[in-house]
Amino acid sequence: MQKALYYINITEKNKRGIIMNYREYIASRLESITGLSCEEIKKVIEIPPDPKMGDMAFPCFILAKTLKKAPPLIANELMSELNNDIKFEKVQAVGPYLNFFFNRAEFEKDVLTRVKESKGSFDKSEEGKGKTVLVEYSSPNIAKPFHIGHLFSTAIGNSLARIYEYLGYDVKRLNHLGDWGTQFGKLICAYKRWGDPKVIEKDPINELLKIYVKFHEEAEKNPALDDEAREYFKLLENNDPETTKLWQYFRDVSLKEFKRVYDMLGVSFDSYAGESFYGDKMQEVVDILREKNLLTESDGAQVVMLDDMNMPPCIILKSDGATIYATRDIAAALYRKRTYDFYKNIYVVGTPQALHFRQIFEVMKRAGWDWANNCIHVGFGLVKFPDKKLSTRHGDVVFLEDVLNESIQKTREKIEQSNPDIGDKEEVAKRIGIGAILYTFLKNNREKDIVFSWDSMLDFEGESAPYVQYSYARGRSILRRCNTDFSNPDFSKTTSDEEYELVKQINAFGNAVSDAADKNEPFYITRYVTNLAKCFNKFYNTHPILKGDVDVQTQKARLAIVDAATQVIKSALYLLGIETVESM
RNA sequence: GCGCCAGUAGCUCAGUUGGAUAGAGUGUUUGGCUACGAACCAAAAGGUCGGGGGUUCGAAUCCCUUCUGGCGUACCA
Repeated sequence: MQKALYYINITEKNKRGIIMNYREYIASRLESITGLSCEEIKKVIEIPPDPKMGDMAFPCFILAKTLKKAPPLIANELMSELNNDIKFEKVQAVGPYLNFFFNRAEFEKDVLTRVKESKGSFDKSEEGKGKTVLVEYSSPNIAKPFHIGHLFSTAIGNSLARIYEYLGYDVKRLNHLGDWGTQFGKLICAYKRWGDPKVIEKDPINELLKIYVKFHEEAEKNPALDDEAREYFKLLENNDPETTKLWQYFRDVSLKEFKRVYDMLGVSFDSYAGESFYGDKMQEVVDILREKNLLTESDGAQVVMLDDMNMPPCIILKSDGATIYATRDIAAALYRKRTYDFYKNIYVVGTPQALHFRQIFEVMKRAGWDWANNCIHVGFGLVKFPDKKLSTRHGDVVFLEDVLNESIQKTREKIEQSNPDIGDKEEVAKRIGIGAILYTFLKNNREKDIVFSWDSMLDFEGESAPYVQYSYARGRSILRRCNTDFSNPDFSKTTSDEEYELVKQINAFGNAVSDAADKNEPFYITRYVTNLAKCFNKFYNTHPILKGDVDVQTQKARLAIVDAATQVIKSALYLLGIETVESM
């Protein structure tokens, strides 16, 4: 029994998940029996929909033609060939499928040993060593509130950054601040007219928002205001000292407020180079595009025509000669390539801007920059209200900070009623409250819209961060109470369905991380860790560890399982930007 | 009009190199705390996978068509 795995050669490359080794092994056995190639077999081997059917299955359809036999018959014949293999508990033919059942104790030993040896970084990889991945995310506008919609980009970007880091990439977090554009002309205009420095000093973002909203109301009645705003922006562009000073002030107070929210979320950046940073880097882009003969004049503007790609033209210079966001984004991409020599350049920006990115990436390709192919737009849906869309211009915003505080407050109340004696309630409430909000933004396909609702946002039951955090806390509680040394357990007594399924789920972590990175989709991890917690809770409810009369060997093995499960839950939550608590 | 995305249980959503009986959570009904932590577990009920056609041994998944919704459609970002 102990030797069952000996002839499986675990190579350095193949270390990730013993499942891979089983696949390899099954393929090599079937290769010699069926004459199919190893690669062909590996491709069709699958995980059965129900664990009761086995751990892996080989569908026999592909052999039907060559052997001229019905698949169920083939499955039966293969079964008799393989049934004495020591590596499997059993091999079973069910209809056209050949189902393999692993040796559970061996499997558990392998997985849990690997978790333990990883010391908190299970399945961490070095595949990205020496490669830089840029993640642009969050990117709020200066002098405007950090609202609930910004959390989408912030949560996804932060998670992706951590995921790529876990895979060994050198990650640079970029906050492309919206700190330039005609909107600042409007703001300065509003400030000159209605701004009271003393009032604004006290609560800058809110007061600036007020006058910004007022500007739009007044401008509807009096269009001359818009012209005035354009004048102010022109002054800003020409480095007029007074206007620039004002702008700098707006930027400073805004960043200060943003950073407060980022601290709450545990989010950080390597660069805050926003739109203003690229002001002097756009002329070169215009020159390059002109030199490569890509610019065409159209309605007075300089554009790159993209009709052959079925896209509207990409405007590089407006008819008044001014640059536009496309120019800025192209300049930024070029700057980033030169500065970071990125392997991937990821933009976490809403799906409504999908066309914009397709356009500028295409323009960059036409400029001869093949690295444009490594620029990726990672889109996400809208945060909506049941009845309307968020609009800063009309002042109907939900501040992210308010949402976070509300959630923390609710957690506080919950702790007070269910577990009032724990230490550091504030920190615990913060981690759980914020985790719950982050989870709701990371639990589904990122392109799906989210309809804002306090009820669902503050629902701490079922699929939620608190559910996962709770599982973790229960596991840690057991480990805290026990005095047993479980360093060298024997898993022959922990082969029940619940125990085995939990270990299988632990083992699947690496796949979840790779999937999340491949698709730039954090929700693969969210789903994974929720399943892991579910498996843990089921195990927890069916198998006593410290209570009752559990024999020492069984207890040690179960403790080892708890230890590994909590460790992997923590790692997975970390990749989502969600923290754990020891008790809650 | 054109482009992109979506339509799966009452609600919110998983489920693509085509495979076994379409799955969770929530809500509803019900059972389990003198506790290794009930923010938990267990059970029941709930489905023409928007409609129609096609491809094949087999389709939620691929193709065509149609309906509905969202977003985007050159000088805002």
